[in-house]
Amino acid sequence: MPELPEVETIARSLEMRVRGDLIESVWLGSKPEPLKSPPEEIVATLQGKRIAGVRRAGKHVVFDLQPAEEHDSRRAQWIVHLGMTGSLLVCKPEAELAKHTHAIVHLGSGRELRFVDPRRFGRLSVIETFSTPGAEPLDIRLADFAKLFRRRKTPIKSALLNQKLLSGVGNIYADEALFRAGIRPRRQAASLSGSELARLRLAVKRVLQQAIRLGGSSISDYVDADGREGSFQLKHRVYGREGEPCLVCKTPIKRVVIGGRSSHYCPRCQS
DNA sequence: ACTATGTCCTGCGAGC
DNA sequence: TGCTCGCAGGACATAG
Repeated sequence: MPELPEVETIARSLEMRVRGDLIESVWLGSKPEPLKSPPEEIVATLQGKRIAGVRRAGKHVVFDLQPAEEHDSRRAQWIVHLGMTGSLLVCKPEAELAKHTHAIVHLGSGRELRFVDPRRFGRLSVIETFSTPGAEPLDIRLADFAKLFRRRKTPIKSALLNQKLLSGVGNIYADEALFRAGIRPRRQAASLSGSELARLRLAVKRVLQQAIRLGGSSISDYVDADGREGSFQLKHRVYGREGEPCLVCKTPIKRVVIGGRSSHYCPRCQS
């Protein structure tokens, strides 16, 4: 479900709610798909640790863990990727257990942190120090941004979704950024001019920043860890608007499939 | 090394 | 009402 702005929103609300809390015990469900690290390793790494902080890296939620006692155990990170339908909820123990709950972290404060994911595309793992393969789209400089797409024959839409190039851009924000930059999603990445690359970088950055300010896009059922919905879906100019008039020129928005992902654009405004 | 395609899952709404 | 179909915010393995 979530792209960079949604993950940022979730990480911020988790930071507010569980930073400093102690992980007393961990329950993991029986489905193997959600676990990227061995279950024993996840349990052993989390149990007894204090949550020193929660932040976002690409589309991942990163929990910084520190030993609660000084002796033997080391710092570590708990990494949660939410896939398409994953969510992290902070709730009271008596709260009804949602279907497809795959992990429950029992906190020292008496509350629970639950990982729920119907489609099981999400992943839990533990690692010493996490890093994303791709660059952060909010920080990248123009020269580095341009370098990502050099000699790439793939459509620019697919390149934007490639997490090894940029970490965090997903299907909604790729379409929205390309519209705002006036670039067709099917254009070969390597064919973009210097000014198009500059426009695209700014469009990606601005659309992500605006979406973060609005708490992300709530389509169907997305909510943050406090159960709040985002409102950026009201600002979508092309995503999910197939056949509706372009907000700039009234031309009907087109939907095509690129790299197996539905892609929305205005045939008049995007060249 | 890069690129296109299929696959992993469940749930929802549209159309009949 | 109930069925089938297509589609969904992601990422990986695989084959060329």
